[in-house]
Amino acid sequence: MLQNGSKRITSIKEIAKLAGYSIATVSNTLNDKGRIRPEVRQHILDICQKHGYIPNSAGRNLRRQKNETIGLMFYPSSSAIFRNVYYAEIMEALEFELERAGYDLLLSGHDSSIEPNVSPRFLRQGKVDGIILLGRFPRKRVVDLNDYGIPLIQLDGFRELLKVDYVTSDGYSASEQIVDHLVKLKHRRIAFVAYNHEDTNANQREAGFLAAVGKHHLSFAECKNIRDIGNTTEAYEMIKLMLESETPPTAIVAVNDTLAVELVDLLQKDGYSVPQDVSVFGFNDDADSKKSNPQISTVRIDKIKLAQTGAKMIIDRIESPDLPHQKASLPTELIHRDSVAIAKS
Amino acid sequence: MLQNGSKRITSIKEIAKLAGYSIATVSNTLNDKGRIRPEVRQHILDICQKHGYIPNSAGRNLRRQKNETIGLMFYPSSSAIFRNVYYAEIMEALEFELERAGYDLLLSGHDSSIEPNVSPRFLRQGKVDGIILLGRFPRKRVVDLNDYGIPLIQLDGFRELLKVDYVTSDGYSASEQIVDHLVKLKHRRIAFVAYNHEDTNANQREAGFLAAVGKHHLSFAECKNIRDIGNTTEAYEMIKLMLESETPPTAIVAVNDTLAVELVDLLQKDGYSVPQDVSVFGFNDDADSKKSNPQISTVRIDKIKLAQTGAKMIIDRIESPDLPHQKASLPTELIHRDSVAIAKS
DNA sequence: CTGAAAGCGCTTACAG
DNA sequence: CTGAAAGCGCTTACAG
Repeated sequence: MLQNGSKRITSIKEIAKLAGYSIATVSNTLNDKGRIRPEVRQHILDICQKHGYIPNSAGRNLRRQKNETIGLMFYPSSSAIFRNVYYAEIMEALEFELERAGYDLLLSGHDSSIEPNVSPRFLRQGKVDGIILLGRFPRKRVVDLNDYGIPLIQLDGFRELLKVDYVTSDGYSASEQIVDHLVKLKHRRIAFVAYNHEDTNANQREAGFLAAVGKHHLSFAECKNIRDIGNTTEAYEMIKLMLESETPPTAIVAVNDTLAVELVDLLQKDGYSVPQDVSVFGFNDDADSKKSNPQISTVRIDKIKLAQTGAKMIIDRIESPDLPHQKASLPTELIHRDSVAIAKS
Repeated sequence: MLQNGSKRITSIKEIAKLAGYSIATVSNTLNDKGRIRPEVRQHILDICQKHGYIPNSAGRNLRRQKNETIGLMFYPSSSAIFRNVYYAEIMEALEFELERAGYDLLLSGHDSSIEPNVSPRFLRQGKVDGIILLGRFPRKRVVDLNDYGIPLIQLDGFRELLKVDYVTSDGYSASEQIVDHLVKLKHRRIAFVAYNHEDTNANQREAGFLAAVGKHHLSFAECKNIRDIGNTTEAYEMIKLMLESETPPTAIVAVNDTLAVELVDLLQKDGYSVPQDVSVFGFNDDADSKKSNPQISTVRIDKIKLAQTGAKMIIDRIESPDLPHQKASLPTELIHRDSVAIAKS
């Protein structure tokens, strides 16, 4: 804490002069390096304290050739993270892990939907040692950013054929397990719903769904796969059409809990009962899924593990740029709640 | 974009050598400074592009004596921002403004509830030019951080008697207006509910409420002021006691929309109708308040203005550390929705 | 219009 | 256990 009156000292040189030791000794003291006599150490620390000395990070970074900073990108803009409950836990665990490893997290106001071909300034200015791409990203964007040559990973998203580390969850198996479960509950007409975003996680969930439909010899004509909707209202319009058809679905698998919760809400407003009329399964185990009435059956993703793995990956990549690429797909767990019941006969 | 095969060039010196010009000319080209012949400029730019040159920010920062980075703190930890819908819009506008001004936003995994006396590492390491304290902070924390002497502002929070710039919303007047409105609707028994956090915004809202109760000659005995609850369940227990008393409140003013929405939910589960049995007013105009059923009457805060003002304040403070302290309290607007009706007679 | 040179504050390998 | 010195990559005032 800076004492009243004294002017802040901003360089190690002045501290050294005041303390009567060399800048090397001050530096070593501050970084707990080398062998310093305890009383010298304390003397130097006192002086630093007294004059509110904060080391200049640029000097340190320049010399050490690293920033100890990792850039975080989210598509289309980092501010969108704040609108998404799902990422709260991931961000929490991510910050914790990076903090432990000595890294801070840099956000940028860059908006990819406005400037799709411009990279965020913190990249162009070399302020970060590496980048985490959180969530879904268009392929081109991942390619372009990766071409920069800066360490980069995808967290909760992936591009199988690119040379990019990633960690995501195994949505394929999760979808399979959901369908297995629904089939056990006598469901034969199951619909899958996801947004028309370019989203490899959604693709995986869809693929697992389709594979399971095939495996159980369900009718593909009766198990609709809705992937061309831009918002929940559009999704619901499609579902309503299906529900009013000759062969209505008895269960709906939504690509995430937000969609599931909103669909349940719309269904109820329209007079349908969940799960009596139709069962609904979600994904992600968001806070919302538990607040909903009925509580939504969903897929739990170990978000802490996801973040820990991602943190380790980006740090490994920064420290060893030539490491073989790491790809991880974490197992998931079905959470059974009240939005799923035996199929209406 | 780095071309295949060529090794990335990491210093302006090598670029200069390759281009056949001095580092001064390369630097000026990259920063659009001085007068460079257009063909020289293009030549240098081409070389940079070809070799994927990214300037070293530490070199630049060291020379220019600034980081172009602002630290963001949230209490008790920055990851908690992600749990709070209210801050989504503020963060969005804040990032936009800071980006425009050339600053990035640095987050830290620091957790004040675990280490209340330790400042975040980005501060100790001198990585930021200034700090934004977003939302409520304990007085001691503000004092300690401010004593560091680094430029600092409070955004959506304040400490009147400290020498700290701030911008917040005028919750005092908002509460007054709410009570004015409720009184017009014949309410005479109104309760105010807020958490027992150390939160100056909540204090202002409470003070405005109490002042208005006095102004309208309502009974302080019948207009309860609940400030000692730690969570919504506790709040509801108090409210239920009141509702079952001889003089039940006909309206409740909740310190924010999250609390309002949760209270409405609990009231309904207990068989009360909102607003028929009791009216509920919230604060902040969060997304939640509109999704609730009934939609919650609330107080709109111009979050974009809030963020813009905050961004300007911290930048002003960084550029002119000796500026007189700026204090702003933005006007608010009552939003009338369906959770408020004429008092039950 | 272009360049030579100083110097920002730090860490570290090395000498003693 | 301590210090002198080099050098990280950049911007800028100045000279020409």
